[in-house]
Amino acid sequence: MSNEKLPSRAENYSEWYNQVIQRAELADYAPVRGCMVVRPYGWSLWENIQQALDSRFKATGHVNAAFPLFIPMSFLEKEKEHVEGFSPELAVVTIGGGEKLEEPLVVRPTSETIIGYMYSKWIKSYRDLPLLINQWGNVVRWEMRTRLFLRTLEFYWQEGHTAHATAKEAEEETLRMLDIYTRFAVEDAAVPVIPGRKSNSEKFAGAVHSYSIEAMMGDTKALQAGTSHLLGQNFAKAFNIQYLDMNNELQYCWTTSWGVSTRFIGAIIMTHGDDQGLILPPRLAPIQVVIVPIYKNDEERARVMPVVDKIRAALGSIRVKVDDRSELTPGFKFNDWEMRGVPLRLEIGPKDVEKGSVMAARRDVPGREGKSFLPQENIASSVGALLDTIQSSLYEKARAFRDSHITDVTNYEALTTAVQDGWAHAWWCGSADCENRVKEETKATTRCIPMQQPGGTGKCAVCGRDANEKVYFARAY
RNA sequence: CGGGGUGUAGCGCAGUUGGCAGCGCACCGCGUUUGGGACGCGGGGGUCGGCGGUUCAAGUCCGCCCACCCCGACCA
Repeated sequence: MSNEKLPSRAENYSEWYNQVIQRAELADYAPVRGCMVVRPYGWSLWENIQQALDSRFKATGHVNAAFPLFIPMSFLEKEKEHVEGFSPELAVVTIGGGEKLEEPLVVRPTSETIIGYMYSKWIKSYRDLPLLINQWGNVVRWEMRTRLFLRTLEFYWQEGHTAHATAKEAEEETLRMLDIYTRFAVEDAAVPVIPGRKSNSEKFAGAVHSYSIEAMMGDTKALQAGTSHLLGQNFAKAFNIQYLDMNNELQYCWTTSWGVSTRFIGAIIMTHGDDQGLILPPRLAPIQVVIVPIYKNDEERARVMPVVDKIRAALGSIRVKVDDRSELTPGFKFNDWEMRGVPLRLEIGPKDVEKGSVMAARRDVPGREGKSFLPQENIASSVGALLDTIQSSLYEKARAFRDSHITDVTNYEALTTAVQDGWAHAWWCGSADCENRVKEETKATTRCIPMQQPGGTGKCAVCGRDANEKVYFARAY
């Protein structure tokens, strides 16, 4: 751990991001270019994300399973758009056990194909549907430029794959999962997101429609934080996923897939972090409360520590860490835990022992303003309430920031100005030409066509033709 | 893959005309400290990215290679 201050976000946002991750010990660079090591603190955060999502999946009838890492090359080639989309970024194994392989094996970039193959074996009848399986795992995509969490060659995620009897059910599933992602982002991560549909040029290779949740980072760039795809019958036809309906007629299934990855950790970092470091939402924070004991000598220590132990015990199921490292000063510890984003710090010293109090310092409110004395009585409920307050004020702060950086625009000039430091919300005619013009001239792309539409019609902010949907344009990660 | 840059201790760097490989932080030990990033003293740690060449002598000069970072074309 370095003693030096972080670069400020205003000064160099990407350097701030890289350093926060390393100093907070979320992740480190691996010896292979573009790969990362997720360190215990980062993995613990990921485990909490997994648990929050997994419980929502289970509550909607999904079950977990595990499919292989290796996929025969020929599988990828069965769906035309899919292979075209992914072939530039595949890692391929050509040698196994010292022998050249008969058929190269692809390290999965995503598992639609191999799961489709298995589904064709498992699904015979309408009675087998819907089939609702999720997998937690890792995938590999050989990216050109990489960033910790945001884009690495290998990343961890969950991918849900479902098969349905009708288009309507598949559509409902796609939107149900989009809604689950939205609620996870808002309720668990305190990350405000806009759910919407992707434009044709931004959709998943092989999908009929892709949906995403889009979040605004602290530098106003957009981050796709989760996706849900309606695959139609594309993969069902490529892999013969068929069932007999009630009339004994053979039908193709309708399938979906949806995923959230370790990229979401990047979203949390860049949504909540400040110039002191990370700020983690209480619901997901590996450590919700850190207790720093304060004492000058052994005599004071002997009086303070029993109270520290008592408070820790009283906090019950709240995730608490007592920082009893004797070689460091309290001041150092304050900065250290602020860097790591622990939402609430309790200081307990001789004065608190006398007064029956503890000093509480909110991570989201810097300095004296965020400090208050709490009585030792009923500490669990007052700390619990404070954590809830922090959770909701993090969300409100992020939402206010985002909303103040979204501009409704009606013409091209206003659009190009808006995307310099925020998002543009505009009518769009739906043509790829308009998207391309904006991308070439401003680097901004369409992020999503939000589910929430104003209704009515308007004029495309790029070309002026009739438009019946509004879209967000933004520079994106 | 194109353009630019950097490789010397865990991290950040210095290293003159080619002449004993150093500094700060971190780390280890002892002591004093401790309510917002403590201090003193004493220590440990190196294939100078790799290979080859020039030379009495190479971190330093020459050649080739490799890795990483930044900027562009692709992306959860």
